[in-house]
Amino acid sequence: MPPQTPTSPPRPAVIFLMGPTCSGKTAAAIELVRRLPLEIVSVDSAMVYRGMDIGTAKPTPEVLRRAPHRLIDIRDPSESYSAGEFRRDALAAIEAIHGAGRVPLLVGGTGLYFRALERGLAPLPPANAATRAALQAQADRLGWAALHARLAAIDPQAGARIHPNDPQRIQRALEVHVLTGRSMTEWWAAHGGELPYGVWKFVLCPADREELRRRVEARFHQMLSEGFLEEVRGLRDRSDLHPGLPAMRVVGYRQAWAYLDGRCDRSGMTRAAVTATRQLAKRQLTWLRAEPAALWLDAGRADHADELVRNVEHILHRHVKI
RNA sequence: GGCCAGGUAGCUCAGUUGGUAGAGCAGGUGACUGAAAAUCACCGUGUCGGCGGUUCGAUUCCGUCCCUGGCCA
Repeated sequence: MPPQTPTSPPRPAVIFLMGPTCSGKTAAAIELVRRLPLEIVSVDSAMVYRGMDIGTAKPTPEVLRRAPHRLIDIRDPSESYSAGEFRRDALAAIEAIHGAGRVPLLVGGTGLYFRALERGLAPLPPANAATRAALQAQADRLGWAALHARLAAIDPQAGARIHPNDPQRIQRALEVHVLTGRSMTEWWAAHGGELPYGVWKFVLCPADREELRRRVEARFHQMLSEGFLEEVRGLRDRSDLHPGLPAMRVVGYRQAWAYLDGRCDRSGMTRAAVTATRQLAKRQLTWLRAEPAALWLDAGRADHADELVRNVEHILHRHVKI
């Protein structure tokens, strides 16, 4: 049964397949594109990086040939990516897929990206390295508490909303003000638009939390046996990469880097990486529980892929002739 | 077998001049507007190893037993 009633007349369809790490999203997506006229768009802030393959559980080149994924391997690990760039890229990808007569299947676990795509973003300026460096220098000198106080003076609502211990958001809010002369709260009043598509959402997740934890642990060991440490060693050998980069803060990579630095032993690294992945899954679940009108599928059931195919088939019949 | 040091939250430990205890980590819940696999917030009852004794009151003092290290035989 479809998870929601579309508004009429039917708008072009977009399918969201969401789920925490290790829930089997990729396998399910591959099964969907094998059987239906869909095309995959990745919604994953880590798979955008080239050369970060094993640790992000990226589909293999052979799988990608059969089931192409857009928005994978679009950045070098020295670069950053953002929710705003994702929204722009994803909208372009959706348009191209519709243009080719297929339906976009957005697959991933990055909650902010899904939300930015579906609900839009305020027209804020992108990150500015010089401004961030200046703010960081001030924070080093005065402490983030002082910058939070400044923010509260400029924008009392942001000051109340953003915790004094949250440097990342304090910095961003001040950055927006420095760059534009307007506060974050003012910008939010001009909210970006909703998606002009019929969005159908599925959440794939093991119903049993323990099952998810087991999968996380098993998969990290699998990654190690596939050469994950060699992958990280190669990145670490590059002179232009360092642990502060967004790409190198990705779960698993961060812990492996610390291990290669000699800051922990192998079993400590493994424990830390598995723990960080579980914590990631927990945060992803918080986004997913807040997701309205999504149909949840139990990844622990053997027939979840078939159920997904049946549901998506219904949706396609309503939106396009196949 | 003797001596010494320990046994307190799932783990590592702090503490209580005697009035039944709290940090970090783990775990749980939540937030999330261009770093988001990021960054944060909130959540702490546990026979204080067992059994006796002293005491109005023992996790704390005393005795004894058990367990774990280390050293000596």
